[in-house]
Amino acid sequence: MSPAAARQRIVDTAYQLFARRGIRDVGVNELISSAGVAKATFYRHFASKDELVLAFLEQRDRVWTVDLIVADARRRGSTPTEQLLAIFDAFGDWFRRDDFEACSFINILLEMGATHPLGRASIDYLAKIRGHVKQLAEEAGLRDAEDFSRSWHILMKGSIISATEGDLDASKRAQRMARMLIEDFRPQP
Amino acid sequence: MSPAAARQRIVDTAYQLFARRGIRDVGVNELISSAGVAKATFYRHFASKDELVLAFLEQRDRVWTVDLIVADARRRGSTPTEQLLAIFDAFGDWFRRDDFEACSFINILLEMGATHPLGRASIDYLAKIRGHVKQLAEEAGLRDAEDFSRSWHILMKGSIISATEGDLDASKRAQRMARMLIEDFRPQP
DNA sequence: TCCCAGACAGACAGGTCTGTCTGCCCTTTG
DNA sequence: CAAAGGGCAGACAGACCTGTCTGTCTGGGA
Repeated sequence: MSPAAARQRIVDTAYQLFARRGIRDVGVNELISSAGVAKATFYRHFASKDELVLAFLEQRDRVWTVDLIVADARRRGSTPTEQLLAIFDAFGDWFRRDDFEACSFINILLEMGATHPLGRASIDYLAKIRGHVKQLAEEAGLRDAEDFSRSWHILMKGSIISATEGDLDASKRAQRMARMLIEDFRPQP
Repeated sequence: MSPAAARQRIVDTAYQLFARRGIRDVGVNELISSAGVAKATFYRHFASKDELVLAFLEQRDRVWTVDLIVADARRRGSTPTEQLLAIFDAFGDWFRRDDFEACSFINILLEMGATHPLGRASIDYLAKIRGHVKQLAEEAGLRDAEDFSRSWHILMKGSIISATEGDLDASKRAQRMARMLIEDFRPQP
């Protein structure tokens, strides 16, 4: 068994457990038991549980933000404006998955607090999400892309919380407001 | 010292600690120490920590939802439409308070999960907030007050998360979208 | 064949958590 | 005045947490 295999198994298991149940609810003992890894092996690869959480956040950014949402939205739409709106189509599918687990960056931000290192890291990854939106807004030729992306992000985060409460149509409501927001940010002649 | 005084001291202390730091981060020992109450006294008044959390949520609904937001918004505006929009003026002031602690209902929902009794209770209190919005929407003569309140709530929750990230102008962004939402829900002639 | 890095298993330390229980003191009431 | 009830302080049980450390086993290269 290769030395890198154990590490990857740890991160993959952490992804499953942390995304669904948060950080504090998952102990190191349960984690290594699920991963089939010895405790010494775990601490050979990670100095602490928090370092594993940082690795999880990075993986979450790759797997969820980039692959599941941004790339998917770009595939769905043929113009930048359509691609922006397609984010909420991707949300609609995501909300209905039986393993829907809300946004780990928001979860950890609220669970650990904005001043905790993990909370601050989550804030950084949320800013990365806004960066993707800003990029699309610029491609769509909207004005004030930074302002636009912050408003847009409010719709994304609010709809995720609503979906967590059980409103599976939150993506449609957000998309309707998103359409109005795009009109509002179209460059004036 | 009256028997009810100890109970109120416990709930008041819980409000301060739970609102700012969440549930799991505050232990019973710290709580009773802060309240100046014996552990036996605590467990005479509450069967468990979770029962105290339920009492906290109820107090949070009274103090925060009703007094700090809804009643304040009603005072600020003279028409139902103005009162709706004034919610985000109240949010603007609230976001800037040095003891800003986000929305406890969202925090606990995400911290405990939607299936946990405390998560379900939080969902109920979030629904009560939508009830206030729905009431104002009906007074304003908007159509589809239930749909409207769900969309409106997305703006409220999203802006709270953004404020937690540090965007103090999130209330203004949300208010701008809220204005468009009201126009969208005006009854068609 | 031998060696050794790295995996696994799990005991252990030191601290935390919730919740129970024993004392002691004060105040109120009969 | 005495009894009783409630408050305070804190020990304690049992479970859990993170992180350290001691062993044992296995597979690949010299």
